[in-house]
Amino acid sequence: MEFTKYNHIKEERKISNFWIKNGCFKPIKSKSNKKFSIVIPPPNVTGRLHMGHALNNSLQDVLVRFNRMKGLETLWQPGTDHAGIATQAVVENNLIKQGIKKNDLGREKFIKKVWEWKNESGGIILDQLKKLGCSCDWSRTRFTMDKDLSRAVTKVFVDLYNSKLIYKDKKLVNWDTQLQTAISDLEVIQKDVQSQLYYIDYPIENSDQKITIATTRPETMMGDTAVAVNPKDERYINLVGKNVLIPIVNRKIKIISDRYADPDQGSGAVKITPAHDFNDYEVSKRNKLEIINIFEKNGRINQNGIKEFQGLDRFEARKLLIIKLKEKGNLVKIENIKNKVPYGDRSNSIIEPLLTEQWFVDAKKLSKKPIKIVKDGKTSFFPITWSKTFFQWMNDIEPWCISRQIWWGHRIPAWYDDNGNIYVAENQKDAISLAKKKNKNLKFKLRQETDVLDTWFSSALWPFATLGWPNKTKELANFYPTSVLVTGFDIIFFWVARMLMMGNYFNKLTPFRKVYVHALVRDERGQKMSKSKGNVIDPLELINEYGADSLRFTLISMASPGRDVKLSKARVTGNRNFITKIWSANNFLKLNKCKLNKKINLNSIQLSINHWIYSEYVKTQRLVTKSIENFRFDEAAKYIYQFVWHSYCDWYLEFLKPIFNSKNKGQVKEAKAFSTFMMANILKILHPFIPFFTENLWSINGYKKVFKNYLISSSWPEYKKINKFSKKQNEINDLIEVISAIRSTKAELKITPKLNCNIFFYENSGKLKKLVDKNLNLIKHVGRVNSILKTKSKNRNSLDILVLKEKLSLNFNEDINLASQKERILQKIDAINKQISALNIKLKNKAYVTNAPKEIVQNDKNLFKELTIEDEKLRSIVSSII
RNA sequence: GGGCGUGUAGUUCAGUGGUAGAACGCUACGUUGACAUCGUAGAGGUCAUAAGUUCAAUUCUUAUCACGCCCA
Repeated sequence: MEFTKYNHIKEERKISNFWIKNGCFKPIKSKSNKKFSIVIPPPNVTGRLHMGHALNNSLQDVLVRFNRMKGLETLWQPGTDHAGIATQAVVENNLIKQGIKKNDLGREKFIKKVWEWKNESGGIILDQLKKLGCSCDWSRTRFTMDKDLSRAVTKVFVDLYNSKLIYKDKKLVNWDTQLQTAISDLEVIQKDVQSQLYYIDYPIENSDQKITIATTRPETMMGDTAVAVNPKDERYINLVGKNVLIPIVNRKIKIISDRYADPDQGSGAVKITPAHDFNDYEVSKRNKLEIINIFEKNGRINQNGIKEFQGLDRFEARKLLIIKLKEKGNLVKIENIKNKVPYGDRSNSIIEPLLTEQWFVDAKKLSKKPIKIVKDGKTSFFPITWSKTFFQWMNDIEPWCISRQIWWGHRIPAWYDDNGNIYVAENQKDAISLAKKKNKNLKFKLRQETDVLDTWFSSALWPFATLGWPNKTKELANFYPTSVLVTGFDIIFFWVARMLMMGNYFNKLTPFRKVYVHALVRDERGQKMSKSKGNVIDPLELINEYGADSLRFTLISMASPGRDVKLSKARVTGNRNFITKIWSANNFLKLNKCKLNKKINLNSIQLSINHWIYSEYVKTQRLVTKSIENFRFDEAAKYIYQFVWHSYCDWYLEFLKPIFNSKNKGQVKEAKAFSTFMMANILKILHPFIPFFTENLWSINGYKKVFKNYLISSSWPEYKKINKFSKKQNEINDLIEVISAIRSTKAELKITPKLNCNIFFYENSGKLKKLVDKNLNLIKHVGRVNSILKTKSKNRNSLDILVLKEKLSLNFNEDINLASQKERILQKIDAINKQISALNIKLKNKAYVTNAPKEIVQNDKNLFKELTIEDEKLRSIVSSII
């Protein structure tokens, strides 16, 4: 009988549609009234599935399918975020290709274009998640720019403003000169770069003296308003208070004393440019210095700069200035150094600190409650160590700059009148009535703020906004707080912390009880995957090649806490082989016409191997359940793999063969039914890991008839241990040991496995003899034994071995190499004696015997005894070898 | 500079105060009616280094070294 190979690709597509069509992903009311909910970390609407997503969502799907099968009312809430800057850039670039400029189009028309783009090609990633098998309730898919979510954003903004937790302020912010918007400090990446440190002489007024300052950014000299030296720096102490002349710029500034100047850095004297450096800005506040901004919003020199520099880009200005300084003789030296330079995470251009008016969230105040919540364990991190990272950031959190000077996003609900008064309201009408209260004869129109909000602002509301907040919806009552958040550590600050702030403020409830933090997916050498390195493995490619199940199982089994996932194709291949193994085991059942017609009555089961496989299954099922509950997905996968391959396939199916070939109809019938029953239960515990394959097999095998459900909707196995069965568990384990011993002896003797042997027992009443007698049929076929000898033959072709602490004689029909076997046994005796003498020393040590726990000492004593007996028996075997 | 993490078989990783485990790879043999995407057997480890605590340390503590990440 020929079997077709399993075609992952074809089957997966079929199953996916089937689940969705049958509404299998929707929450179903449970008898216990227990709920389980997860909100997806919303992928960027411009995004494509990468390995990080694949891992993140595979893990969530395990939890979701597991809890669904456990009978909880389960919701996995999907959706995407609008990714303000990224999406605007995508659409802007598309327009440029058509020769259209954003500014020619104007704001309203441009936003229309963005929506058109979104409706046509946004959210491709959601389809990719379906390919991965994610069982989200797709009918509830949300988008951060949806009307209801936008309403939540507006309400949150207004409430926070009215509570003075949002304010407008003129401050130094991180300015992206390329995108021409402010960004938050989290979106700035400090990169190590090679730079030049320029030493420049500033002449001191009314003297021949000069003071040398060191700077990496000479062009900002045009905005200098002081030179600072450390109060403890004796080199400069008598210069404090004197004036210096900025070279080329020819403006007079004071030498001040401030602790910020580090005597060990550069020359020890530092120029202060408050408008273009965060540290200098602080110095200026302490010393009441003037602030001079020399840059336009695109990073070019403005009218505050020297005339001939105006309009020059900041880096061109630097070059030119250095030439001029050299000419004038003010440039002392140039040093090559390594330093950190801030880059924008979206534009990858150098960030410019710029003094602008922006909107801020008072994160400090909002952080108080989340800190307490996590401290009290109302929301807990797993692995727990991430809470340290969380506290560290939360404890010295800075105001969060939430305004962005772009078009795509939630427009800030603030209106201005001509006098510069601000009215914050949920809509223009409310803003007008606010304005009218202030000014009864309001005659002019209000202008709405042009800035939009940081995308993360709306993402922070995701756990409750997607459930319908601010309306009091059924979903909110049912599924908030959510059970667990599954996310990568890289967005703990961006997202997790901010959701905790918003959730705890607006709902008085923490948004999720647990945060499972997983690691990064790296390439097989442990390098971060990146396009520039060219080491990116595309999950969709792997899905096409090996199937989503193989990819999922690989990622899940490698997700151990606190460790990165180093992915290689070899791993995926290995797990694809695992699935093929199950497929082929199932074919074996089919070949033998194994069918499950009705539920199994466990009490009627009589075969030892069935008792054994059942007990092994119960053990596995418990371990798997516990592991998933403890977020140990790696362990869960390992336990299943072990059980399926090594218990079910390697031994159980092998033991079934002699039974299937026997004439005992009762046994055959039981074996056929029970092996199928076990297969069904294997599919159950495997379902959260490899959902497509298991559901497919479930349907092919017709298990639906017996279990009255699709696999996805079936119940998680919770079989109880049966003591009567557990005894058989040991019996079969012993049998396995005997067979293994015979096999390895054969291999050591270089005897082909085909050649069967005869066996002889020294102890007729021994455990070994009884065991073999009881399972004669099994040991004969699986162990390849011909018959049990009544008398011991003393030929050159017989050999004694030690198994289950008893001597067993193996007899072959051809000469065997006893000399090499003797050598081998002598080595074993040697090893045992080393162990015996070590134990002896240990047991003679009084301190050990008195201090160590009794069981440990007893164990050692037992071991000592056993080893001594083993030693004795092995010696007698050796001496019997001629 | 501050903080966090990691170092266990050739590789990737589990694990434990008291005989070191798995997967993949490797070696030998094997095509027996589920499976060569396979089977059987096997080799392979001073648990980074040093000191300390302990009857006992791969495990706990400290230091060192190496690597990685975050923050400034």
